Amino acid sequence: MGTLGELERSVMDAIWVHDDGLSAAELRDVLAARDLALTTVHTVLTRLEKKGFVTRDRSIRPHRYLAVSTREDHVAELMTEVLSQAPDRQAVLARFLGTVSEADTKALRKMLGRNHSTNS
Amino acid sequence: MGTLGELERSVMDAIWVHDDGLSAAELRDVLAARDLALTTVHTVLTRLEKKGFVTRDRSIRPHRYLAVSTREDHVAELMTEVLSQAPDRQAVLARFLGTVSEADTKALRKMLGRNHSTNS
DNA sequence: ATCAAATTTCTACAGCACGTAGAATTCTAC
DNA sequence: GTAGAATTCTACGTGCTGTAGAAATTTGAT
Repeated sequence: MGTLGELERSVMDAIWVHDDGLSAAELRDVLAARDLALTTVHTVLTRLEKKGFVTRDRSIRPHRYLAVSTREDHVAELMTEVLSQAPDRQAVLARFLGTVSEADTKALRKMLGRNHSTNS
Repeated sequence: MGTLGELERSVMDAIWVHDDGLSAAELRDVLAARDLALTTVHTVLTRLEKKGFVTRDRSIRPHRYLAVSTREDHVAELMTEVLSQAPDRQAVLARFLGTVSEADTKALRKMLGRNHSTNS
């Protein structure tokens, strides 16, 4: 999966919190702190589109940009991808659980529930 | 955390499976498929050292390079880092569990055991 | 139909990380 | 002390990213 640069990530962050999409100009305003030229925002958006992170609605005049997947899905996918980098997945998961907060493990227990699974 | 390039990752992979460390020349042999110059291996090793991925034993003559942390710890750390990219950690964890294999969830259940935790 | 303003696309460039390695220097065993 | 081995220094091409001006296109108003 293509990785994101600093500005690209900022743009995605903005897009992710606006489920209804944003125009380039709106994006520039959201990122006002960086004081970017509008064309810069356009370039980044075009690249994000090419990378498959956003789609653009070309049917309306300031085009609107929408995230292809939610941030949660994206991050979850990244986690899976990272996990696959090691041959011993379970060893990694064990270490991972060790570094995660109590709240997280608690949530995981709940999610994994005592349901399904054909074990014992 | 510094990320790894393609060659850097290959080198780390080789170092990770050799707990006793490797010399630059041994590394070059392990990576024979790429037919690299010895100095290239040296450069990469120096960069990996600077990035904190390997230490080198300078007390012996072909220096030996050792991984600073295990691959499992490294990958687990990456997972934690990735997870932190989203504000709603639990939503990410839920999605993550959804994409993971049955074997993985099974292992996770076992690891999370029905012990500790002050809930219900 | 025409034109100006808004919008989008094209082209460009500098900086940095990485793959790659030759040249120069430093060790060490004789 | 010298040759051969090993390490360090320096360098360069390439691709990605941040950045944006210039050019082209579209559209609303007249």
